[in-house]
Amino acid sequence: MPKRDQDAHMRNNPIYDMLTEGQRAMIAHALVVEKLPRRTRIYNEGERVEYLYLLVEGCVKVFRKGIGGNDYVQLAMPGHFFNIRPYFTDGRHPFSAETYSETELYKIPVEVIERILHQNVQVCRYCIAALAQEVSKQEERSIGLMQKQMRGRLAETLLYLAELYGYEEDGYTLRIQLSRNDLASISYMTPSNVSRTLSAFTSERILSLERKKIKIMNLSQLEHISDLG
Amino acid sequence: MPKRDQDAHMRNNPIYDMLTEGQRAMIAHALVVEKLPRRTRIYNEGERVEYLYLLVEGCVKVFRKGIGGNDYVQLAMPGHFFNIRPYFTDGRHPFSAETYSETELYKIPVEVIERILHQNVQVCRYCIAALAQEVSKQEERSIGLMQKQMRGRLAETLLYLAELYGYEEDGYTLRIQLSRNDLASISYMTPSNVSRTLSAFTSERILSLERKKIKIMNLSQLEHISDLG
DNA sequence: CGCGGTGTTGAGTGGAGTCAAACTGCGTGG
DNA sequence: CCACGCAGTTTGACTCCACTCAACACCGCG
Repeated sequence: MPKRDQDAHMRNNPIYDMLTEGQRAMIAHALVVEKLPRRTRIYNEGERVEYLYLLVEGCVKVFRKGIGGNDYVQLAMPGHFFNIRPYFTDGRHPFSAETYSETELYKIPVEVIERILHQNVQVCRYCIAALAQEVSKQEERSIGLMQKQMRGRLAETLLYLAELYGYEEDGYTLRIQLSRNDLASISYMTPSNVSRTLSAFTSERILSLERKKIKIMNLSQLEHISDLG
Repeated sequence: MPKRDQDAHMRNNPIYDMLTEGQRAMIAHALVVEKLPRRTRIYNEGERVEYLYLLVEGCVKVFRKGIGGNDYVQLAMPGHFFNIRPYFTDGRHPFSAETYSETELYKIPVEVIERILHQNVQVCRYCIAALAQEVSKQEERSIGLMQKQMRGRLAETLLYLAELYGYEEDGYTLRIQLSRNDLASISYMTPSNVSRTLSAFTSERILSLERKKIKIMNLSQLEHISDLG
């Protein structure tokens, strides 16, 4: 990959402006660019955190098996570092991560991050803000999940996917295509019930389905279902 | 309150060691000590964040009404700042807070915090670690809540209360005494089901109840129920 | 003594999980 | 090219967990 593109992506990153020339050079030198095919493991639950990962292009799923085989699944946000929290706690990954589609990532070794954090208060402040927002999102989601029932939870998930990955050119079809299983894990449902509920939504003219492609026909109605519970 | 005791509590706080003499003086000067009776509102949902609060003694409940009148309830941890996250996000309280029992707090104006964060990388690092741990706890709890059923959730809550506030002198009775209603909110249950499940636990010789006093008779069994789901 | 808030328990209902059967699309190999 | 098998999806029937509603008991308080 040409050097120019790397710089472009780094410049888009909000941290970039806070860095000194020396710090930028340090990152440019240590940065590893990786292009991965779909369904490739990036790291495993329990391993030490060696890099921070920035999702440039594609989709990464962060997950763990829970009680009774129920998976817990999160999706990484394009343009952001994902799953940075364990670096700041015990230094071990509590989840595994793998690519869902063809994906490009930047890897930065933690030692470099460490040195920069030590030097640069602004970057520290940025991390604080980022983590605070993560707490906030976690909390809101947790509250939402617990007090909504299936329809509301699935609606919330669909809106979340739209926010994260956006739509195809038609402006209605979700760009990301998940299996029913992953939709179920994210929404804390069973695959059966995801299927049932999606069917219900289509017969209510809220969605239209074509295999894994989901088209949102009536956005306001979907938001209504999500808000209502 | 005598100055000596204040110093003692501040010295126990992990941040204290990271501060310069000047910064310590700044805090000592701005610090407000407050003793509040039970059931006193500290701040309301939506208000601007003006202080960071350190819970010295007693119990503080942080809460919000959710969809359909279901409350969401958290408890503050003695010896720690509580609910600091909104200061780092939008600067408004997403929840209300009130004392549950007779309580003593320290209030530090946010401007003072701001100035110190700007000067002191170590304190920044401390905040990062604190927030990272908060994300972690939130996440684990969210996962646990969703995949456990009632018995497991209530067991988890009881263990959580034990961890937070400890036991009375007998070593078995939980020091904190919550209403069935608050137990329900924390565990995402209805008061009816809290009552039922507590009864079930006593008839299984896991707990013994006397009004609001809860005595844990068989800790390992309770942990087993919590872990199992 | 009566009242209100809180806790307990029961009966009935409905939402969500489980299990299983049919159907689909897809890749593989004969 | 077709046959086969597999994995994922859809749908139905059944079961069970948890919520609702209501009646009753309990304690504290005026």
